[in-house]
Amino acid sequence: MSWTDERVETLKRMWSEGQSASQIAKELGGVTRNAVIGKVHRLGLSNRNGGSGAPEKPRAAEPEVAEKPAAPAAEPARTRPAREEAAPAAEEPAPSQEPETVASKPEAPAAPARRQIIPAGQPLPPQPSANEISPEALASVREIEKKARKLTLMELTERTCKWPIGDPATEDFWFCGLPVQAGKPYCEAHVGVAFQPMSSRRDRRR
DNA sequence: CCCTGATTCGC
DNA sequence: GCGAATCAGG
Repeated sequence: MSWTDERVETLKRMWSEGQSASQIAKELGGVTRNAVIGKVHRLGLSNRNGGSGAPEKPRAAEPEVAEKPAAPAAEPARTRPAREEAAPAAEEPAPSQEPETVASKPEAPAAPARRQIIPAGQPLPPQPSANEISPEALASVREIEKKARKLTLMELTERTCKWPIGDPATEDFWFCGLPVQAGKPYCEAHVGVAFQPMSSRRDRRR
């Protein structure tokens, strides 16, 4: 496969949409994610941001080791450039107090006018209130959550249950992580509470 | 172990 | 220019 204009276009589009290299490779077909990443770099769009205020690479104390002109020309010179990279410190800008409002408006705290791309990620799975789930499903869930693998966000895969358990604002937060039901994002128990027949969802008016 | 992107370097 | 191998990390 070669990088036709059309394929490059698809690559650009998906990359800008925040798709991962492997997803793009899968979509294109005939290429690996390495190929995609390589192409992305050659195209010069490795930075997914639109050029924010401080993408500067602080060339820290990196003594430029020049080649020795008089070096014995016998060795292959497996040079190791040592890509030490100082962390840009783009971490959390000091979480303010009151973590209870989780699902509310983001209310951008810092960065007055930048941030072009807003991936927003996947929407959170539904968290039905207790009075909406069937007793059986509820019991099943409570049972299953004792066995939860307690995975962190990064440990989730396509085959792990993505049901959140606990309060995201505290340490008591993890994802179920049990094997998912085929095709579903959750394990069997959580599928039971996530996907309910309309008939059992008649809500009580408040 | 699953995954992510980054980099190098022979082709 | 291309991308496998490798690296570095969540």
